[in-house]
Amino acid sequence: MTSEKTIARLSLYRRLLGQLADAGTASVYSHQLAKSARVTPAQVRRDVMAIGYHGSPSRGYMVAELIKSIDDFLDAPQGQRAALIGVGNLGRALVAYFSGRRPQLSLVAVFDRDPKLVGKNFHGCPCSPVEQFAPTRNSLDIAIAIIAVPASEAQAVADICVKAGIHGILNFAPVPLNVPATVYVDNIDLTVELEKVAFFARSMNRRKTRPAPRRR
Amino acid sequence: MTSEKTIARLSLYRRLLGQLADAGTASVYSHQLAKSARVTPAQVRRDVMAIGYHGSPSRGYMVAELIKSIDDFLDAPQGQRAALIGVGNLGRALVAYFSGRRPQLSLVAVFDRDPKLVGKNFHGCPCSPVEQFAPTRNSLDIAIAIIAVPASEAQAVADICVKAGIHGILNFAPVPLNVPATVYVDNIDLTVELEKVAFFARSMNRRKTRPAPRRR
DNA sequence: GCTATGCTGTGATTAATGTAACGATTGCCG
DNA sequence: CGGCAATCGTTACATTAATCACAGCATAGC
Repeated sequence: MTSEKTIARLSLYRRLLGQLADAGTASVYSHQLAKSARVTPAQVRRDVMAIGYHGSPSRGYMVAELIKSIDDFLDAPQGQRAALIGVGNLGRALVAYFSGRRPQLSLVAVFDRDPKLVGKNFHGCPCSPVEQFAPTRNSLDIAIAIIAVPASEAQAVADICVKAGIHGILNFAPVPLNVPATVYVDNIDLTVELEKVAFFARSMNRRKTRPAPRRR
Repeated sequence: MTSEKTIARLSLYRRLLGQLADAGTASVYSHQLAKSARVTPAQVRRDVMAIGYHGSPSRGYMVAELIKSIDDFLDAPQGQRAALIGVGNLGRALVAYFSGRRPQLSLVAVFDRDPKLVGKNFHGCPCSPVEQFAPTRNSLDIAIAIIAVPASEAQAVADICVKAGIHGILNFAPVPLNVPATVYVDNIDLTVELEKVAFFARSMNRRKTRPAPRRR
């Protein structure tokens, strides 16, 4: 019912609100939050409405309360654990990036098929062989898989994840994955993104107008 | 005029077509290409229409010709060069990822403010201090900047890029950048993406239906 | 040559997404 | 204590994107 884009914006709002909270700000107006998130105030109000939080016309939104509401909406009560598969250059960078961000969403294990990597520890995550995915998933209650293997192996890895009962995949392999409709896949295709920028950079040079307000 | 999503799909089609060409396939039907790209056949036909290529009802699209058409549409005739700023964990992985992919879109320089990294070479890209960005941009004709610095420095780096005449930015820093309308920014916010997957993985577990057909 | 088949190209339609507009509400200031 | 200014909540509208559906063609088979 709540769209993908709304969820993405809520996640962004939460982080921005966290910064405000750190700075000691108690409340924000929709237009202030909109400005830092680079969206319209109406969009912010609509998104806030979607999670059932209510502000006051005079104070706007109470920062701490709104954060709490977004937490309640986005986070699983008992937290969620993720595993990363493919500890190459990109995989290692992602482990470093994701490690220790939020207790509610933590990276707890990594997998690779290279025996030289198995047994090593990456930011607190032990590396196991890919064959160990299913049992490890069960014992650690892993809900999310991050795929960072080469394109040629991505589908096979996705199949393993699906078979092990994973319902959410963040896929960095440049291949559209074939999974059942019960599994959510978010593809991040870095090559596509770069080529997109290249194209629009060109069109910006020609006519000096933006094709569409960029966001994310 | 041509939308962001269309460009992203064209980039994907091109790669898929390249694989077909390597396999010796001479022609494809829209439904075949649609299947590997995980979109509808009508979508493929529309996208192909957008670049002005025409297939034949009996043979479908000639693979080599269609690739050529997409190249003509997406690529700059004289090629485009990119630079990456911020050679941390993620930055290094990205350099490795983007290096030597396509001659038409090559990474030629990297920048960092850490003196220990300056002077080093990353996959053929010399590392310069960030202050050198503008002159290097001019001498190497850099059109695209990839920002992989910490959030706290991202805006300052973006300002440098804009001032140096960059019109396309691929931003990995988790901050919405403030740039003039003549600059195209594509934000890849990894935290947001992971939280999105976490949320939908949860909703998949509850009701066994997908909220929307996933693509990219 | 003629018909049947299956595909492309594209206008029409539907769905998704974002924006604008405006009544309702709250506190402030005189 | 009452109007004023500013903001929220929500419905209505606009815009964009994706799908449908079918006319028009090209080929293959007879």
